[in-house]
This record gives sequence, C-alpha cells and structure tokens, in this order.
Amino acid sequence: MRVKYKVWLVDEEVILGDGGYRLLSLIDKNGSIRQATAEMDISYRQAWGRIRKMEKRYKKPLVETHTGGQSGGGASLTPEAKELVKRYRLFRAEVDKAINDSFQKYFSDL
Amino acid sequence: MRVKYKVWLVDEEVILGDGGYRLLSLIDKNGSIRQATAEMDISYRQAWGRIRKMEKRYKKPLVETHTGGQSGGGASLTPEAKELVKRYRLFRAEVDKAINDSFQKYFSDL
DNA sequence: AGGGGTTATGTTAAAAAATACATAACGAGA
DNA sequence: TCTCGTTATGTATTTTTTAACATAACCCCT
Repeated sequence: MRVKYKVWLVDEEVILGDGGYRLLSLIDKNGSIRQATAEMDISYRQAWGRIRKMEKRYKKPLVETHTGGQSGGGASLTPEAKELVKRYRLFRAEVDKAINDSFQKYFSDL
Repeated sequence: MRVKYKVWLVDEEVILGDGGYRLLSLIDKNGSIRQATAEMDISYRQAWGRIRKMEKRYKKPLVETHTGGQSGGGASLTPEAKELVKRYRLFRAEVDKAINDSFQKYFSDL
C-alpha cells in the first residue's frame, strides 16, 4: 500500500499545481515554451492554455514572450514567477516529507 | 490565496480517499448504505460501486450487508474496515495540519 | 401471501477534462 | 522577400469521469 496526493494553490480557481510548476521550471530552463512542452511531452496548445489560466488567476504576468527572430522567438519567466516557483518548490518538498512520514506512521504495517 | 489537496491510499488502484472514508463512516453511523448515501447526497449505485472497488483492492471485505426484514435490510462495517477508517482519520488530520502549516510558512503574504 | 425498504447490478446518458488538428502572425537573418 | 521556428488561438475530437435510469432479489412482519 502506498499514498498518493495532489496539492495545488487556488484563488477561486487553480493557480499552480505540480504540472504548472514543472512547466514554468522548464520554460525557465529552456527559454522556450515549445521546448518545455517537448520535454514534458504535452502539446504547445495545452501549455499555452495553462499559462493563460495561471496568469489570469495570479493577476500578474508570469511568462514573457517574443516572436520572430532567427530562433523563432522565445519565452522567459518574470521575476514574480521565479519567486513563486521557488517558494512552491520548498513548500512542495516539506509537504512531501510530512505526508510520507505520516503515512509510514499509520500504515507501515499494511 | 489558499491551498487545496487530495490524498488517498492506493495499491495499484485506489483504495481509500476522502469520499470513501466519509462513505464508510456514514455506513457505520447509520447501519445502512441507503441512508449513508442520502446523507452524502450521492446515489446508491455510486456508493455500491465504490465499496466494491475498495474491497477489491483492500482484498478484505469492508461492508457486511443483509437484505430483507422489516427494516428492509442493512449494512455494517467489518472490524478491518473500522480499523482502517480509524487510522485514516488520524492520518488525515496530521496531513491536514502539516499542509496548512507549510502553506502559511511560504505563502502567508500572498 | 403481500408490502416495504433495502441490497445488488447492468445499462445509458450527460458532463467534464484531456488531446488533437488546423492555421495565422511574427521578425531576424540569408 | 522568403524561410524557419516560435508564439498565439479557435475549433473539433476523443477519452475519462460522473450521474441517471431501470429492475431484480431478498425476507421479516402483518
């Protein structure tokens, strides 16, 4: 027996969950939405929609983009997004440990 | 901004989550699947399917039932189910506290 | 014997979420 | 000016999940 869980931030609607966190992290790393989606194995369309939703709820722009140029364009995270991603990573790590510890405590014999 | 989450026990497939926990608790309290579903506002059919799934995965019977009689029939939890429900309640309370504490720590200013 | 309330189960329909398809715009560089 | 890889967005399709409908069986009690 194991434990599974999902955790996400909301404000009326979803702001950020594990999927959004990973997407933002990969955009930061790759400098491109397209390349991030390739690494996550989701469609560009899907990623684009999620980013719009996140920004709509967070109320601040999270991803800055530009089109054209020899590289075709690119994307990067705003300072606010970088801060959010950083906090989420730390938060998520704590939650992960807490849940697994409690699970061991109560269900290790099952 | 708030935090939301779901946590559930699995063994290949889902065993027990908040919905199953509540369902089992209400069956225990009411002595009837039908009455439990009325209180939870779900259909009998849905509850019945969930119970079957839980039992299939947990591998032990969780709900004992009997039909007929003046009251029409009834249901009760097996000792194993009572133990499981009890542990889940304690586990869930710990997780709840841990997540909310971490959330406060990292996002209280947002 | 029949009524009443429950368990038991298959089948359908509806709603929601995820995925796929198609296409326009953009602009630096060749 | 044409190409290339990217952003941007609407629309359609498929898959998954959830809810609804219909009906049989059971049996104590009157």
